[in-house]
Amino acid sequence: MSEISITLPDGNSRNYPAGVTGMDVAKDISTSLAKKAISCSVNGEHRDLSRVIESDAEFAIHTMQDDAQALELIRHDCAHVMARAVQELWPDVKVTIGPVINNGWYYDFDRAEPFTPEDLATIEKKMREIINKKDMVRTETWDRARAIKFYEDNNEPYKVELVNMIPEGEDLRMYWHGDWQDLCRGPHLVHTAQIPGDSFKLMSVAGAYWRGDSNNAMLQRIYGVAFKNKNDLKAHLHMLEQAALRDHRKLGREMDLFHMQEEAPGQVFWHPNGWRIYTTLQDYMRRKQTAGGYVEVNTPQVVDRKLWEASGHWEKYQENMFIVEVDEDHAREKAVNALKPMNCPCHVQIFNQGLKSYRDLPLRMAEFGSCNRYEPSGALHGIMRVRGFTQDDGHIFCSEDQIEEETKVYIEFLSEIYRDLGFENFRVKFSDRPETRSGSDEVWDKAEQALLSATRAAGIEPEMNPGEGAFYGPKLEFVLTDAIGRDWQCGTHQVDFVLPERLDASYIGQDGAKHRPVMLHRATLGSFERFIGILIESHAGKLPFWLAPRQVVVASIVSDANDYAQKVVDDLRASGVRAETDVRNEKINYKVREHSLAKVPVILAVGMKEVEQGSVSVRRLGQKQTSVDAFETVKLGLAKEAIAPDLA
RNA sequence: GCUGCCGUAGCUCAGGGGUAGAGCACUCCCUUGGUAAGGGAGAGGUCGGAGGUUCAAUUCCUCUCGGCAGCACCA
Repeated sequence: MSEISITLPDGNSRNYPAGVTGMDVAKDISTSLAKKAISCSVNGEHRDLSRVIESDAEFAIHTMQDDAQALELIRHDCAHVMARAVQELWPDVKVTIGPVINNGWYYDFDRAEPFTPEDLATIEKKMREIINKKDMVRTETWDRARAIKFYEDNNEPYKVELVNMIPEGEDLRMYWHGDWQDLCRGPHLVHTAQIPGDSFKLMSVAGAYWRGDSNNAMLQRIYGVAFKNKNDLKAHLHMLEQAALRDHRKLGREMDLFHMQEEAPGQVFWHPNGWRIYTTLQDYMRRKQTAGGYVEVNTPQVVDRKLWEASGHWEKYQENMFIVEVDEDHAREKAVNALKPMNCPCHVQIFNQGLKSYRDLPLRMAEFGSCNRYEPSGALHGIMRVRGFTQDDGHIFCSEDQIEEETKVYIEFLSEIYRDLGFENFRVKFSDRPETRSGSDEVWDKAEQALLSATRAAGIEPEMNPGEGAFYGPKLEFVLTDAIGRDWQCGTHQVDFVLPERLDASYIGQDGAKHRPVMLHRATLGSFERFIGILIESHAGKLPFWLAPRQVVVASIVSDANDYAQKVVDDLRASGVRAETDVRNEKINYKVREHSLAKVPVILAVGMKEVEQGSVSVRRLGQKQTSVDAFETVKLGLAKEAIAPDLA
């Protein structure tokens, strides 16, 4: 047997016979290390300690101190232990897959009966029993035929399918946690008792399609979270509770911003407070767009199907469109229309009016375009995913040569706006060509390169989203995150080669001939609805002063100060501050509590002292201390604070 | 759209085969109080909708609408 050289992280090497296991090496280094060891890295690959090492390698032992590895193993072993628990409790349940995800894991099961919350408690208990058995984790490499036979004999059809999906020639690894066995890539812990029994929790059960395909059977997915210790678990559960308090649906009600109701699912009834946020944001965007060289337009809501047929929406998007058929009694001629789900075809209609010259390009056309999409009922979510919404939409008509420059300009435009709105960090996803697409590979090459280099020129390294582009062109997505960590696409920037062709847009080039423009679809906020939802959640309702619907409440302490309170409010309003009085027959404690809960940024309390000296007592949201200052000074300060960041 | 769960007063929720309850909010009265709930009284509900079972349904069953979580979708 030949010798191999194992190089440890401290740079020292040791020689071992080929076929030594990670655990052998750990024991050789020290017995106490071997006891603590949970896994190892071999040439950077995370592996089981029980796996043999065949050739020279860079080698490191991992213990519970190594967070990344420890958490991956704990969560992965939890998945296996949970699947084992489920099959011990209900032997007829079929197992499928169970990967590690953020904060935990899930495992998908096929079972006729639904899992109940009580079942989750039972499973958790069973998991703790299994952990306490301290079963060693064993692994073997099998060939396909043996694995298929095994799973066929055990009536595990999903596993058979999984084995068949694994490419020919790749090792099949089998893991045992005690008697229970699963096909798995690994790695795993040394024994199950390395899972901290008090640091995991089963969270929920929900449906999930087998292999993520809605044509397949619906399985039951159990989600769990797991950490290294009880405190981390508690901290995580606490974080979830805090996040729930930031939910825009809850805050929207509490702050009286909007409501939704059964008669208009997926559509927003904006209340005065919410609409003030909306219009403030819209005014801001209009100024930014004007400054950014856009011309603003407005286009029809209800458009004949002929246009949608021409644009391709009728064929590709009809399921998501509200179709409007006009009754013959009411119309001279029966017409089939659709509410516009997007603004782009209408914008091309405007572009197509009159003859365009290359000198007109790039033409940046913007619309606060109200769209209606018949979104699947299960997709609706508060005001973040709705059926009626308004995009800060825009289409840039340009030549192919201008794509890169226009993209650069746009990323700068968007970054400035996101910064103003408090989003210093946002993620950019880049989606390239999908399998079914229009346009030649040469054009795609060019467009993808243009987007990528423009993004990198802005100092942003995009996340790759291979094959996820639209059929008509590649795209950039600008992603923000909600209170509980769900990603939402807000901004978008997409290249489109197809629509100008379909709707026959053209311009006269320098050469005097007709050319096809390229369209760049872009939206910065995405939709006002979604963006305001994100804004509410990211600020936990405490919007920056300039966006706050009610900026100041002037609360009287005694009724003799009511007239003064009104005068203060009138003055503030004249200075451009959104102020209201609260002269109700309530104590100041009551008023302070109520307006603080309503997240009003500034409360000005006025009593007889303030009346006499022309002052106000200033209390800022979230601060306990107050200060009494001359009203004129306070007014100037607040008036300045109320100015939008682009005007400041 | 799919799977599961949920739908009782404006809000948060309790209840449960014999036609409903709490706290907060609301209205009125008392109280003029100095920075996160002063006191009292009152009003408020065809228990999401439609069928069915039953002497009797808000409660049990079916369907339907809406919401929530996840999946799928997201031009």
